[in-house]
Amino acid sequence: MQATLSLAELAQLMQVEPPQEGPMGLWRFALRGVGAGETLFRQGDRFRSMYVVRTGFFRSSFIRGTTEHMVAFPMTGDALGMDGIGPGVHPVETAALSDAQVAVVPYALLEQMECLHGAPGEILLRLLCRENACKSELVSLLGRRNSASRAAAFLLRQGKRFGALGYSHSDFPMPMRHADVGSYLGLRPETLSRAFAALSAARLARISLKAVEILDVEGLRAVADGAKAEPVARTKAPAARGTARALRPAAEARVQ
Amino acid sequence: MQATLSLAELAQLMQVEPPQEGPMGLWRFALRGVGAGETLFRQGDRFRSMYVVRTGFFRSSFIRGTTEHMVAFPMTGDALGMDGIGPGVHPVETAALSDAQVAVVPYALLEQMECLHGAPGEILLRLLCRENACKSELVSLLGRRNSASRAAAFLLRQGKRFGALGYSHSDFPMPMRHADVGSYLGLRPETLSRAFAALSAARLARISLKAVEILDVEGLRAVADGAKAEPVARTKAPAARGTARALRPAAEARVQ
DNA sequence: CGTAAAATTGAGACTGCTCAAATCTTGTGG
DNA sequence: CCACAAGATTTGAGCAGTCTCAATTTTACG
Repeated sequence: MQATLSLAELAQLMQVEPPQEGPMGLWRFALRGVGAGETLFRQGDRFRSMYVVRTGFFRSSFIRGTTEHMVAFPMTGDALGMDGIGPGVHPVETAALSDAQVAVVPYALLEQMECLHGAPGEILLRLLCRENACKSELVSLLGRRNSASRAAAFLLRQGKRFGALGYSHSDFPMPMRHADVGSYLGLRPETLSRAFAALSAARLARISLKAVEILDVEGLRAVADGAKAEPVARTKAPAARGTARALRPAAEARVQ
Repeated sequence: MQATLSLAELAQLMQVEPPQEGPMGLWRFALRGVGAGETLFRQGDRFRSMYVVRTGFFRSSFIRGTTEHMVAFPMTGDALGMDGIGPGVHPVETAALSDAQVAVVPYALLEQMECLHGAPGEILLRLLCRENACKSELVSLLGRRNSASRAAAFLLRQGKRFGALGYSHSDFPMPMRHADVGSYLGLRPETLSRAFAALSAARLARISLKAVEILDVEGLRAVADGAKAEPVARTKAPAARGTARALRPAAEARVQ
């Protein structure tokens, strides 16, 4: 049972270029187990370490007033807690959705990275860019007009993430509560439930409680881009069938 | 008329720690004028340079399908085009809202920064963190429930930005079209117009076409956090039916 | 097997969107 | 400087989609 990871192993886990040889080739990063439901860090905690998910699923959220807002569902290879680098405290809390394992990257080491040339600093840079891109995607999700679009875009993105890890992009687990997905998408759980039901009815995806099976990527993409999901044409009516989707006009707005 | 900026001047402009002495103390960054309405870079353009706003206002947006989504309103001191670092192309387009001036930071120089120790790389790191924080704020804006909350939060945030530049935090210009602000907040222009009208009616702010005057910061914050704007009723009868709908103490949802 | 939590379903209210018209602003040319 | 045209904003009415609230069903877990 290995209790630490080398920098190279960490880089591999995160799918970034492993750094060339150097004094930090000897660094070892502690592994930490996190039980299902356990909180890794809380909103407002001082930023002491960053983490990289090795196994398991997480949920990251922040609380404003009395309402919780989901902002990410980190999984294998994702960095946790990077938002804390700037402000020095964690602006979000993240908890494990399943038993999980993370590599701990102490802040002190990050500071050393910044002072060293070459790869480690660059790794951090790439991670920040990735984090940025991830947030842009969330903005993109939240910018969508209707619930079905958001739900469809969410499913496609989750599929893409699993695909990037070598798993099926069309058949993957969804360990978070639907209420949390709803919060992530800016939708009430009831609304999300209906949106999922609509996608199922249109035979675009099969959504069970803890897993998703995407049946029609193109159809989902169409819905994500604004088409409306229609509860699949009756078995009889041979009208618009093709990839199993009937679209309604989708009155499109003009640019600007 | 100065046509270039030193690294120290650039750092000052961006309000980051100026780097200590070093070989790049001699670097000069070209200034480029941008006319009102002119586009600095387009969605899909290859990433060649980053920019830092010296004067003027900008709008950054991306287009999905046929609809444009606003993602930022950069102003003095803000970095432009950083999203392109990762993917190598600009995922958004940004255009000037007014005559403006930017400092050009060529990608080649950024690459050199990465290879050098110390300050410049750290500057880039801080900028990325800031960019990240900025996106988180947008997510936070889009996560709000109703139009008045989003509008109020937007006004407060703009005020804060101007305050950080040394201007009034309660009386500042708003050079972008309302339609663009609406797009930024995920609202139709008509809806934003009504939201602004409600805030005005509640005497929380005075919103004219190109400028904003915040009258009641606390009140705005309350609305931003979920309270509903009340059309000033107070003085008279409980039949506060006047200009806008909504009073009600804001039935709050529970966490989770 | 029983209880608690989560998810679904239904009905109705309300917010934001669509469409259309009116008003106001801005920029241009005479 | 004024008139005019194009664009932006506001306002109104009606509609659609999401939210709220409540009841029911399903799932998870001791």
